[in-house]
Amino acid sequence: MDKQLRMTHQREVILSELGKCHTHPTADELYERVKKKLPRISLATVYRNLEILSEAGLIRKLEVSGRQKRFDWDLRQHDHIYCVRCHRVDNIDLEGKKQLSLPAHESRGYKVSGCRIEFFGLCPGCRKIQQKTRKGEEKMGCKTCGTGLSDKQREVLEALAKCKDACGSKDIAAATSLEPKQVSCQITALKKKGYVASPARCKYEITSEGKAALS
Amino acid sequence: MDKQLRMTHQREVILSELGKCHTHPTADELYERVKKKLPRISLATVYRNLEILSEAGLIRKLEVSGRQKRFDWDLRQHDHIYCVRCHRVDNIDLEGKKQLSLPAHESRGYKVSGCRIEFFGLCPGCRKIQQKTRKGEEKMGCKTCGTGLSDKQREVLEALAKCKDACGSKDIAAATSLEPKQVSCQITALKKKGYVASPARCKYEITSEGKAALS
DNA sequence: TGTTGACATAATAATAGTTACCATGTACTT
DNA sequence: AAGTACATGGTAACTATTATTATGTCAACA
Ligand SMILES: [Mn+2]
Ligand SMILES: [Mn+2]
Ligand SMILES: [Zn+2]
Ligand SMILES: [Zn+2]
Repeated sequence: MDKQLRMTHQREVILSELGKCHTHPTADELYERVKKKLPRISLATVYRNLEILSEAGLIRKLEVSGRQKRFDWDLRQHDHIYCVRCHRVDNIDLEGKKQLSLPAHESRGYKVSGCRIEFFGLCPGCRKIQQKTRKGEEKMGCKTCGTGLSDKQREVLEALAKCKDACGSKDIAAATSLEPKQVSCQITALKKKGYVASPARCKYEITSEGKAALS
Repeated sequence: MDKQLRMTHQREVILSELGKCHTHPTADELYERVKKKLPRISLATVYRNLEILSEAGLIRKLEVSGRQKRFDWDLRQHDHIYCVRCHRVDNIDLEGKKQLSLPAHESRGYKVSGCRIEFFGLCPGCRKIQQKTRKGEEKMGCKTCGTGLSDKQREVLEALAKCKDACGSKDIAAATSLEPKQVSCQITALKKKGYVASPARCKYEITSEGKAALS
């Protein structure tokens, strides 16, 4: 009845790659690594087996901050620390001194089966970066949200690049065959991405990041 | 420079609904509530404003287990407990007695900005349910994964329903114009859903759940 | 020992949750 | 009042995950 696990080659490789990896990889980080050994493996196979292996107790599936689940080869009791900027996850060992247990009258009627402790902050790498660039705030490297340019955004940005001085949205509208409203809307988006600056009210110019984004 | 927040009607309603709600709703739970007051509001507006309001510090965005982000109107320091079965989230108050702080030599070079504590287990409601149905395990109510039937699954299940006794996949293959391999595959899926049982090796019959699923 | 079917896989479609885009609407500033 | 900043609704696109299914592999039994 207690079905035993069939140890396929794929499973062996997944396990061994996870074991080599001390970074709590996500499913697709692991997929990228496994693919080097087994180029024909499917992403679904990785997901399926991570699920099966964690249910079998050979690995642990972590619930950590961020959207993606992460996997841990280390089965010992330990906690984690999470970088809010690059989403890296490291181990933390509280040395048993804090085995938080919840007094029954505090548990709100729950049958408590465990407790998860997670510290968060900036990892060493991200601390350095943060010190250098005091302006980009925490937006930059984290997601695709900033980098791309839509067609309209590119059109407006190219028009701005051609201007010698800061200019108003009317000028851009004339140069691009877009409605002034549309231009205003695009400029707002471009400002958010840091590609456009406003040296004076209603005057805009392309930033060096903006020029870089065009090429 | 510190841009002030424009308090639109939509934002007021979102805030007040969140305030009335002590259940740490997800974005779309909140959307359903807000829609009763503002039927024309867009889901995107709810998401956008939850993000903005939490960045402004008027509400808190929670990182809890499960896929969805949740929102909390209570800004005081407190922790949470999570039901692994129905995903409900309740408040826990550790009364400051555990302000876990990480000794510097343990922080792995991180600049720690906080700590999140989350208990998990079964909420009172789910404890009762679990006691009654000792067989469905924890699979049942949680996601859509079990309920539906694909065309092929339905075809096989209907053929099984017509059989008086348990029968082999060959018989089904004959009755359905499907290849035996395909039948075997569908039966596996149907067994996983609990719609088919196997009284003897290589013999299958439809379960009462299976009959219910057909109608 | 050849069949059969349990279990796995690769490829891909489907889904859930969230975010991006943009035309249009509303409200500040001067 | 004009002109811009900010906000919204509708929808497309995206990311992470799960489901489906044809096909492959192998162990157990007839
Ligand atoms: Mn770990
Ligand atoms: Mn709370
Ligand atoms: Zn980092
Ligand atoms: Zn529950």
